[in-house]
Amino acid sequence: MSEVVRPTLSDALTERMLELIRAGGLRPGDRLPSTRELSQRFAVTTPTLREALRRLEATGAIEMRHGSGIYVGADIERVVLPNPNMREMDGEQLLELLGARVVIEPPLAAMAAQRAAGAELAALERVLDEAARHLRGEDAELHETNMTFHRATARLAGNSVLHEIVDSLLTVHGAEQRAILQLFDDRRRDYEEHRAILEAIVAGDAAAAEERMRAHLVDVRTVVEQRLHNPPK
Amino acid sequence: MSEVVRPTLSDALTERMLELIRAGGLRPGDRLPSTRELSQRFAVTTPTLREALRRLEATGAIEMRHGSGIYVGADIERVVLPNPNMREMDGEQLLELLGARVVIEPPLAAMAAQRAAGAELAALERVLDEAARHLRGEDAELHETNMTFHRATARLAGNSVLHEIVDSLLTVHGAEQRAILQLFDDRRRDYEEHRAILEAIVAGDAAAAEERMRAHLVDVRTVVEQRLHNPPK
DNA sequence: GCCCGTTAAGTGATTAGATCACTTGATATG
DNA sequence: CATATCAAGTGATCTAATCACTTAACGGGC
Repeated sequence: MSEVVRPTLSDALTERMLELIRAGGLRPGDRLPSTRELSQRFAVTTPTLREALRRLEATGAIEMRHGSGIYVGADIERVVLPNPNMREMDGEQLLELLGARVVIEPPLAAMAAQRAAGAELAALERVLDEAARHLRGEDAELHETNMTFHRATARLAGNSVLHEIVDSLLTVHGAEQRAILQLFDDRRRDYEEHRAILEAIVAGDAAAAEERMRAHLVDVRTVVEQRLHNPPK
Repeated sequence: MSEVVRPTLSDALTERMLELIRAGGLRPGDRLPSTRELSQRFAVTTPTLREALRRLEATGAIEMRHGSGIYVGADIERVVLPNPNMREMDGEQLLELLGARVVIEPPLAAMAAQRAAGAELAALERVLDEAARHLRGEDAELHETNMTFHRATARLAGNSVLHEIVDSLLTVHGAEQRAILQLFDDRRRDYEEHRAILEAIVAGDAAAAEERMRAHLVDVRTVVEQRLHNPPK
């Protein structure tokens, strides 16, 4: 299964160029040699070189300007090349992800309770009604609706940056979603805890909303942790 | 100055393909048509198509396996294509970003205080010593060192997901960094507040660390907000 | 003297078809 | 039944030329 992918020519090229930029002490904004010169220096043809350049461009390492030149990107220091042999998310990472949510989401629930208005609250209620209908349905659908509740709550907090962060945390790989489903499928409790959070938000009780969201996520995390160490048959 | 870069053919291709993958309901792991077929369908030649594919690969949207095929990446949903014409961050966004940091970083300071060990604390001290040397030096260097302090603190919290989030929040485009510098250049206060936070972390006082980090970030945010509404001449 | 259109050199973008290298599943072999 | 072989399909690379854009120098016109 976990075959090691052999690095291709342009793979190596990408790494070599990134290394040379850094080792060469080039600063953001500096101009690189032309494509013709680079392809000669690295002894590859233009298309191959350009594939490597496109990767560096996509990761923010460089910027290619038609007719002008190739320039070192602003955040060259932080560029990380995607590794094709990246392992799937393991249990430890899953716990860290849930730990991150424990930190971030409770304050958002509090903020939502403070500023949520009528129409927005109604939308949140609809999400839970939808979840109620799925209580005896498909696992996948229920899980999706549950995630929607967390997304919607984060949005109500009114900070788009935080909303995007939560959104990305909830958008996990399909395999991990299934892992969560298998590890934590206590549908009724999940639903009821969401209800309790919503009630606090509707009541405008920021402290209660925060605490209930925290308790809820800690619950989830605890169950996942237990199942990981003592997996069901 | 802010010229609009005309989208190139492969630029448009990259977006079109990403759109088609998503609109087509393709899931992670699904296989895409071959390069030959794709180049015909989009009426471009192989090298051009491959440049677009390499960008999608570098952003994690797809995975290319030699001899096998092209597959939809695990986090296709999260993929964001770098936009060369990205508009500069405006004041409102800057405040939201600082607001997000107010929520996330204080708990991390508390976590750092609870689990930080000797060597890690020494490294954090060195960062502040470095900052002290820059107190009368270049603005840019001081700012960079200050950001390093926040990064390092986030790392000490021991949750890699949260660390990455803070890291990305601090990695703002050069233009915005300058904006912050101009809006908030009270070097001494910044430094002293960092010192106070570090002391709490070293003492293992989680509550104090959290509260000082929060006060510090609220300070920064308040100053930025005031300058935005009442800019210095 | 200064402004602005023109121009030419340099650079990235794209084209075309052929060939090489690798994976995978079917087939044959023991 | 397991293993080895093979062929079809696919990505990777090569080749060399042309097109499109940017930039800065140049020169005429005011």
